[in-house]
Amino acid sequence: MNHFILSRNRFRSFGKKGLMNDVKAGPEEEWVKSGEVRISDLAAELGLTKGTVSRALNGYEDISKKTRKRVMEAATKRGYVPTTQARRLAMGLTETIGLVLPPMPSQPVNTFVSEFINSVSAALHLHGYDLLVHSANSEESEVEPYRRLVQSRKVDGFIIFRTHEKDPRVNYLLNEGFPFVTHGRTARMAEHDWFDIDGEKAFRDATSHLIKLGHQRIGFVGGGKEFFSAQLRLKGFRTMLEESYLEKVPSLEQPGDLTGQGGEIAAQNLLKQTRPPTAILCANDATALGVMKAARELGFNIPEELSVIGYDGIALGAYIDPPLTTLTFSIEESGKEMVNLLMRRLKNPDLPVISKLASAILKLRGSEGPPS
Amino acid sequence: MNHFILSRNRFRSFGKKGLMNDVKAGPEEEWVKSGEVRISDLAAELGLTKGTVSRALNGYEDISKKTRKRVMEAATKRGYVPTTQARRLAMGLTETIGLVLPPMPSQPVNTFVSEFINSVSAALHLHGYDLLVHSANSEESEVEPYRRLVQSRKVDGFIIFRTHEKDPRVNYLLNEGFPFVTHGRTARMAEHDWFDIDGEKAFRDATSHLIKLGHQRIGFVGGGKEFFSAQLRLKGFRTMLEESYLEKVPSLEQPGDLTGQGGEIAAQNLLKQTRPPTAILCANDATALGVMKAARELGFNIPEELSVIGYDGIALGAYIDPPLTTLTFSIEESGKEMVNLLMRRLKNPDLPVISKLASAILKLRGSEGPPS
DNA sequence: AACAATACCGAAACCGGTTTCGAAATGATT
DNA sequence: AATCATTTCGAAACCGGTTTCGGTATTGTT
Repeated sequence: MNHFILSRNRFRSFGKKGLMNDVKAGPEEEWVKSGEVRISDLAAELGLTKGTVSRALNGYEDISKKTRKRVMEAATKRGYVPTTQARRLAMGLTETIGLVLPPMPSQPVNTFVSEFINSVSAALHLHGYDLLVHSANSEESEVEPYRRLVQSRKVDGFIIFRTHEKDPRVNYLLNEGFPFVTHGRTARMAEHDWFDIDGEKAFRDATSHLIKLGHQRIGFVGGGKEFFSAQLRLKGFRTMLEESYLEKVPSLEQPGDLTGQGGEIAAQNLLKQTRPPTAILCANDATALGVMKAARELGFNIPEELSVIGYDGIALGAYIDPPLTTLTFSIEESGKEMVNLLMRRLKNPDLPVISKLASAILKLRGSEGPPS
Repeated sequence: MNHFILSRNRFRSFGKKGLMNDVKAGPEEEWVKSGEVRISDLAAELGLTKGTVSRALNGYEDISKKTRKRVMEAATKRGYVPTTQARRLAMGLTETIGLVLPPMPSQPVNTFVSEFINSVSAALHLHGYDLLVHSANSEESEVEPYRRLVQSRKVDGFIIFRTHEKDPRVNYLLNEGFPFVTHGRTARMAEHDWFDIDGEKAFRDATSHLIKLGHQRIGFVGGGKEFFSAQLRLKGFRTMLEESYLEKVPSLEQPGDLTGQGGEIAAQNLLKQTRPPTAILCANDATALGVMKAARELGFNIPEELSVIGYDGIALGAYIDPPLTTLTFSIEESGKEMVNLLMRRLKNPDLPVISKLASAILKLRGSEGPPS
């Protein structure tokens, strides 16, 4: 039973002379810390080979019930837990999924990322997978982190979020034939699994809601043009205007950047116009908060003189005055669904591409109302 | 030279019947994707052994300059990247740090977690380490995830945050002799490395600021009693009251739970008193938002009739009305420092315990002013 | 009772690297 | 030219598992 000393000190003897005739170290069973038992220890203890022990533990059919039971009990008693690295090397997989954080905006406004990580991690865990979180270095190309993780074989697949229409990450991974799922669509969505919130429908709904309240002049503050989702939201807005036979006024569509500051600037551009909008739809909640701030400073009362609607459903929105009406969706569901898609893909890489579209719901909290 | 085919397809035959007599798949060298080169491939190509190649690549001194150059060039040309799992197994380390997400509050308002993960991950990356993020299952014991990660040898150390005074995670890891660093102090802080924000000083400062503005009756809404940091903030508050010879009014100290809802309830308890406070200090920003909401609903004007100060410095606090005055600190620095402490510990486990205390600064934004 | 079929396990290769030891080749010394 | 010190690399063990294959025991069949 000298393995303990061996493994604890990572002691090694090499060459032809190191015969290592350590005599047994005596009964020091109480020294056993958790996780210090190797499969060879178990095998020796049971008078079996490690191959047999391995098969017994992994449910192979060619092990007698009696032996299996003996092995199982010994494993439990000794607290044997296989060394992950060794198993993964032998099996040729990593059981790990990579998630690369996009460069953070200077003023992070959203709890999405942490909630998303939390739900993805939990879902992966149910499948025996780990989550490797990597941060993007803004100085290098966006695909670099992915390339490194693929080449060093640290992960079996990726979870990607905040997609661009032409997404280099997607291009790289598709080209590489490496499994992944995106949160959000891309120009090549027909070629990869994806999950998304139907932002187009969400903004149709929100626009429709405002129109029904009586609004005729509705402003829109978009997200960065690079995000596909932001474009779809704009599309939903435009579609509903058309369907309602409202004229499309270009000056009422302002670009934004998904931050509060962007919202402020956009709101100023909108509200200083000679005929300002009576309602503003924002690509996300952070933008909406910026819009509300600018509106306050310009003397617009919300919701009497200006309705504002955001998107994301951030919890903080419920605490401001007036509480922010927003489009909300389940981040937990997003994480779960994406993991399901990815696990399916890993199990069978040749399955046809599938996708799932979930819908956001309009959560009325009070920042919108009929125009005055 | 058949490694390619073997490794690419991970081809294996099973059972006694599955002879799988695929004939060699022909010369499909152009199929070689990046990362498909093994060290043995390189060795064969160069007419060396893999041991030699390994030493050449890792800068051993017993390799001639010429050979090293040859190896390096071949490695670059072929795009050789060592298989992480194999290297880690051989070296007996995982080069991975674990971070277990504490159960999330139902309504997260704080971007701390994502920012923290981002900075920790970036800092770890500089040291060649990966970040494994694990989510806590609220149904099991808090230490279970840690135990699993330790036993399966998936990580070399932990980053722990949101510490309790008596923290079972800390107890477990100390007992196990497993490396970790905490963000926040514990009852056993003398036995482990830690990084913390000086919340006591922060709240002394904030309290002092309010007193200087003329406030005599200052309320306090705490965090969960289980969080050590919340207790230290309370202590700072009390200390400054004492130093200023202000009477300590127990009813002005309300418990909270670091959520908006907790803040609402606490604020109601404070503001419905016959002599309500003229200022309320909150253990975090979420609480402060709840306090402000309740205050509005009870007809208190902020800051004229009630000053409110939070803690955390969430970015969105700048967008509400009035903007929330808060205590803020650098999350990025926190992450970096913690990684530094942990790396030091991993390199030399026997070094004495050290710690680092950073300070929060009072960011005046407008939710406080002189009492009316 | 002889023989075939089956159940069960040992032996060994393998995953892809790292590290130690020893020996051959080279260079320096006398 | 013989001897010794160095440089340089090959051979092989090792990390801790998984999986294939073949050989006994055991059981079943006729």
